[in-house]
Amino acid sequence: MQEYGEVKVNVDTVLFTLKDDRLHIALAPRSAEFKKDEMALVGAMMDGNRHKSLEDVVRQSLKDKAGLDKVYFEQLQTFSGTTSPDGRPRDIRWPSITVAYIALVPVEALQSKSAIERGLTLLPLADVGELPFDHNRIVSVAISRLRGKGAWSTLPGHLLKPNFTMSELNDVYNKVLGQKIDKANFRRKVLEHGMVVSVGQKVWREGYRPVEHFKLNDKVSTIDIRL
Amino acid sequence: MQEYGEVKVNVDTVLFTLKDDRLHIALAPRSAEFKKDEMALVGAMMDGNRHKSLEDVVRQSLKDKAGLDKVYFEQLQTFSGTTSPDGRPRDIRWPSITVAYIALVPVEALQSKSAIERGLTLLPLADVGELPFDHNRIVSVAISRLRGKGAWSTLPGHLLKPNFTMSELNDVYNKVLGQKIDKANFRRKVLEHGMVVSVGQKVWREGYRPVEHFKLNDKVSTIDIRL
DNA sequence: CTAATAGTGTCTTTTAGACAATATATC
DNA sequence: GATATATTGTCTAAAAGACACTATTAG
Repeated sequence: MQEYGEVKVNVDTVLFTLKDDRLHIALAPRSAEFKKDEMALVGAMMDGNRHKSLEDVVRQSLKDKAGLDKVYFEQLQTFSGTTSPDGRPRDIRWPSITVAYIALVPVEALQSKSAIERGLTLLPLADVGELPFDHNRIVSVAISRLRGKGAWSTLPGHLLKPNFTMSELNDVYNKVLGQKIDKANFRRKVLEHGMVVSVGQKVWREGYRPVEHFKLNDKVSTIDIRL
Repeated sequence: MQEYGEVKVNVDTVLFTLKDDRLHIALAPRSAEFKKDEMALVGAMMDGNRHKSLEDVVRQSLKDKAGLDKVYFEQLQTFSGTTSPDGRPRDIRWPSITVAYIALVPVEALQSKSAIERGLTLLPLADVGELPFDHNRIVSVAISRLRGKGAWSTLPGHLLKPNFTMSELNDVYNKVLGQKIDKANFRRKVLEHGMVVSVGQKVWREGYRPVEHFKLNDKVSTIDIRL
């Protein structure tokens, strides 16, 4: 049997949030020696001694680099090879693959003291410059997934805090998809398909008619309609 | 810095074909010492010395275990953890992750002498029994993907040899989805969305009207309609 | 009353799906 | 002509989308 060559397993998360009415992604300074302090996706190398699963790595790196605790995330895609399709080199140090994740949080979660102390930075999509390794490629795949319409998903809903109004949810979809969806049609479809459930309380605000509050129905992750 | 624990990278491919009007998957006897000769998904461990990318591993294992050469495949999902959601243990030897792929081939490709000599076996979905590791879980995710309707994909088309008639393509979709799609509507949608392109020749067969032949349009991988 | 947002009703247009009709070949 | 498959046409039902209308609060 020939000598077996180790392959390192990286885990990188594209952390999205909605701020000032625009999508942003969060970047953290690298902690490893190589390219230390360069701004990059939140990530870590998987360690067989410490991590039981890939999700463990995601949770740990979100905790360590962004001070986050209970975050919604899902697997995006796994990347490999020496160069990315966009021509950028991946990790030149050793053979490796990268399992990428998408995470979504309300912006408040990223404004904690711990997040700021760690140097976490929010950038509007348009302002994300050149990132190390194949991170630009990963970001672009993540954006496509987030905007992927074919089947709607509850994904954008995770950018809101748990209790939201229909208008707020509508707004998030408008921002993420970059197009206005009629409020009447939006409400009907979202309710018909059980994407959200009422939290059973009206809320009064200054000056206006009270609103019903909703939360995501975690039993439904995609609804088979298009916009 | 603590001791870093190596994580092995497996690559497994769910190899689909259509035989006797039913979907089958191909299993190969394991070549590694552990669980040697048990029937399992076509796969291999990624070796940093030999493989530049995950796709290299897929191609190499399809070649070595099924005698296949130019096969359509795409990434499915990456699995990790000590136990699968179905309760079955994953690899107990060492920390590992598995990057799973789906491949689709016309059945003729699997009836080569080399494939048979290597012990490659075709099983109808219903007859796939208990597989080693988390392979049953991987198979079930693969089937969901293949049947995933929301947006149509060209996926099932790869079960056919390059030049096919509209009826043959229609048939494959019927078999894969398990439901009859009206031939008139099928033809229209597939053509309107450019999923296939005419290969520009009519073909005569015994006794009947000649047929136009088509091939998949590799620029189109999903068309945004539902059935 | 007005202002402002919440929520409903209804019409139009598009698309899916069923199914009938016609076309082109062999025998 | 009969038979078999290929291809097109048309109608119906369902869904998407536009937009006007009503409702409920504060002031």
